[in-house]
Amino acid sequence: VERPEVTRKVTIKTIADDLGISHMTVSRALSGHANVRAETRDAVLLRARELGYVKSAAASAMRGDKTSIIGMLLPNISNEFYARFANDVSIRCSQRGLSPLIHLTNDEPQAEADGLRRLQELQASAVIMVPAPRSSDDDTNLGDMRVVQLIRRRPEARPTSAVVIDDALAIQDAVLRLAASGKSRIAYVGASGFLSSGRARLAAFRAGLSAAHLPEHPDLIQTGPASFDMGHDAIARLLSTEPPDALICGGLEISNGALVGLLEHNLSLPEELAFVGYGDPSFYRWISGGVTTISLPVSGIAEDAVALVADESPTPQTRSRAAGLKLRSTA
Amino acid sequence: VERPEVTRKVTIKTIADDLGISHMTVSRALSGHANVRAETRDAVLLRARELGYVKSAAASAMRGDKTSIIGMLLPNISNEFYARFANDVSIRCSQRGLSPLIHLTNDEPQAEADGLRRLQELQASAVIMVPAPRSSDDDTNLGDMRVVQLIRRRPEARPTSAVVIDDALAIQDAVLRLAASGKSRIAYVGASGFLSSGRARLAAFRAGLSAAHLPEHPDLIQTGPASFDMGHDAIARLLSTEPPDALICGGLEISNGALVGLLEHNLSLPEELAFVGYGDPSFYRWISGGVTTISLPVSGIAEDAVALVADESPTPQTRSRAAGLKLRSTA
DNA sequence: GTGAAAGCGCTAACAA
DNA sequence: TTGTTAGCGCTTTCAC
Repeated sequence: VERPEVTRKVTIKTIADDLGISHMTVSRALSGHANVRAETRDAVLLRARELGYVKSAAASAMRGDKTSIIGMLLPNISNEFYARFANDVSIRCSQRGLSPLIHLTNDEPQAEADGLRRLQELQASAVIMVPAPRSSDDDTNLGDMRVVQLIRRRPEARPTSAVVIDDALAIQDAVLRLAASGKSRIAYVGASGFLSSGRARLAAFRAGLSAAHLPEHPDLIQTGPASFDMGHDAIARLLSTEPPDALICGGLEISNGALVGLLEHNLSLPEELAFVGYGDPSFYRWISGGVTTISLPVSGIAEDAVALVADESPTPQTRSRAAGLKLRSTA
Repeated sequence: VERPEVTRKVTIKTIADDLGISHMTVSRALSGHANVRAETRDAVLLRARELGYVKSAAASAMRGDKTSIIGMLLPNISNEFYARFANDVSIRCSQRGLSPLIHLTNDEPQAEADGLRRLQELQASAVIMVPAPRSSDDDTNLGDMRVVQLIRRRPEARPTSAVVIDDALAIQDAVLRLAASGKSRIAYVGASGFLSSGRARLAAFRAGLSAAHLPEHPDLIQTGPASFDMGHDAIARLLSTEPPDALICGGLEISNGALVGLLEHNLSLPEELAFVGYGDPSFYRWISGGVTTISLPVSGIAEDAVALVADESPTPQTRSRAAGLKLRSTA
């Protein structure tokens, strides 16, 4: 196999000229069209390989073909949940010949709008996105991109596909188990009602309380921004007065923050306080003998997201994946 | 602001026709060219915004302009080190108007080759890659993509830029500190010599031993694949005979595996065994009162990588970032 | 079975 | 200041 030197870019014309035929024949040969003499086709294929021909995606895109680009708009990928999601999506995209483009939003509407715009410039064929809490006023023109919303949903002009996590049952289950084991002062630390997902989780917690015939202690319910610090600080607040005997978290970062706060206070789990985290980063298995948590079906969510992205049907679909209560030793 | 209905794609011609001018004038106006009457320019800009015009990256690419696409070829992004790296790179790319495209290789040459090929199709302007251990025979044609190799380097036909981690000093430092605190049976668990990075770390460990005037115990040096399981199993092997009094890890996943193995054996760190991990995932801070570890300058590496990618100079450069010994309580 | 022409969206180069 | 032409790489359509 020869190697062209600092040559110009190899196109079908290069090959055509090289072989003394029309570039059209080369095109047909390369795209496996029927009407090409086997002999010609083989010569083309061979020469293409020799010259290191690579088809130009730009040219295809300009002709109107869908690109292989799939946008992934996520708040971040340092959080293990999103990292694993992006990891899974990437693998599945590769298998389907799709190319995932990452754009981090940090949950900011402006960053989201920027990302969407860039994806349109690149003619991305679809975007998988966790919608930022509040959209910029002028809801971005999505062009003809297929959209799959993740986790949260935004009421949209045009309906889009979505993959949501159904964690209500798992949360209620957690409350009921805690209650069954004799806990009566069950606290909740989660995201504020600002996010739809935050509202839903709190509602599930309350439903669990009521199903367990437990009274609601307003001071045991802490909500705020979905951040590590919020969870961390909430612990201090919770422990400053009459402390709870159990705690359920309703947010990824919040859960980490709360857990660390508890560790810092040297509380022994579950003796002094039963703990149920949210999300299942790998280290939960190794901390405090294993942290009981509401585990999210990352892989299934990624599977659904990519399936919806690759789906050809024009009608938006919604898929739901159930979270589970992963029992370990802290509750 | 009006909103076009199910209209055709908006191009400069759409705007031109709409305004009764030439599409060339529109082009000039939109790209801020000088020779346009202010009045005309404003009209164009306004109409473009109204119609939701988005410039076609495909058309630009076809004209030979560099695309905004930057490839990121990484083994995975579920490992926190790579996840944080990808996170940082993404942010920095956004700031510079670049679009990072992810392709996971799982350290497999074939996956790497596939990724590179796809990036060429898309005319990516550059690629940041952790080279897979062994290249496929036909070293892939990189076209005119700028290449930045990460962590590992592969001897290449054409030299490329690179960002490497200099962890030798940190590793030697770890050995010396351990020795100074009275440890004499210091074990090492790391990647096999298959990877250049593996070889370098082991060499650094040995250099440390020799600098500390400590003999080398071959049975205390465990090398193998850079996996969680390897680290985990190495612990079992190490503890089965005369155990070490200290352990230094030489790999991200290996370190996690070893740490978990130690935890499972209920060894109290550092009393029964001093532990120095490799890499600094967030939970190291919270496990066993804080895990002493060789911390990698993720953010700096990302900074360098993006700087090299955006660098216009034609001569490849190598940047080195020093790892540090993060002292916490396990050593 | 093969080729010539046209056009996707854009801009450099030239013309007016 | 504005317009016309041509061409980037590819495939569809229509000729041969």
